[in-house]
Amino acid sequence: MNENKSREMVKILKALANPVRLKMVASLYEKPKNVYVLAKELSLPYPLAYLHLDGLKKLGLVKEIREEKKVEGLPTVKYYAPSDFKIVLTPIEIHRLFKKKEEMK
Amino acid sequence: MNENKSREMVKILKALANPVRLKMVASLYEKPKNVYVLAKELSLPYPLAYLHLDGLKKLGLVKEIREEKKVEGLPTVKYYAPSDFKIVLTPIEIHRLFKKKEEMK
DNA sequence: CTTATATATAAGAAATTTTTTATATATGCT
DNA sequence: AGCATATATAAAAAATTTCTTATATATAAG
Repeated sequence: MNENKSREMVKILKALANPVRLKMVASLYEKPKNVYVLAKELSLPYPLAYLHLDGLKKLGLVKEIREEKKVEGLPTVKYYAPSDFKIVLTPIEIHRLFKKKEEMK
Repeated sequence: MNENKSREMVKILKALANPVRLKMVASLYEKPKNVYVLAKELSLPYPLAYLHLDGLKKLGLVKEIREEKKVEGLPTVKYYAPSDFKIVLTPIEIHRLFKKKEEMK
C-alpha cells in the first residue's frame, strides 16, 4: 500500500515541471523576496505569481522567511526563499517509490 | 541565452511528473519488456501505454534494447528499458539552469 | 486624495495534457 | 478462419492546468 511515496513525488515533480515555478525557485535562491517583487521581476500579473508561489509553498518547496527590513510594526511584507530540498531521480530511485515499506528496509 | 537548459529540464520533469510514466520507468527497471506486456501489467489500453512510453523514449529516458528471445527472424517484438539517467533537483541546481554558459564555467 | 506597494481569493477562459475510440497492419497458434 | 499477440497512428473527447479578470483590503508615499 505504498502508493503514497510515488504520489507525493508526482506532486513535487508537477510543481517543478513548469517554467514559471522553476524560475521562481531560481530567483528566490539568488535573493529571497516577496510575491509582489517576484511578479514584477518575472513580468507576471500578481495573481498568477501568487498562485504559482502558493503551489510551491504548499508542497514545502518554498518557505516564508522573516527577514524584515522594516524595523517597527507587524510585517506586512512576506519574504520567501526555497527550502533545502534535494530530489534525486534515477531509475532505481523511481523504482523504490513503488516498493512497500516492509520490503524496503 | 541559456534558456535551453531550463526548457529541457521542464520537458524531462513533465515526462516524469505523471503516475503512469513514473510507474513505467519503475516496471521497466525491474524487468525490461515490450509495450504490449507493459500495457497489460499496468492495466492500460495499448494506445495509451504506447503514447506514454513514446514520450519517455523521445526524451531519452527509456531506450529500446535488443534482447531477443525468438532466435530466428526479424524481431517483431521491441523491448524497452530505462536509460541510465540521473537528475538532481536542489535550489542550487535549479538556479544553475538559468545561468548562461559563459558565467557558468 | 491619488498612486504605488502589498496580500488574498474567486470565477471563468484558454491552453495543454491525458484518455478513449477507431483504424491499419502483421505473425503465430489451434 | 478466428483469436491472441504485437506495433503504429490519428482524431476526438475528457480532464487538468494555466492564465486572466475582477474584487476586496491595507499601508506608505507624494
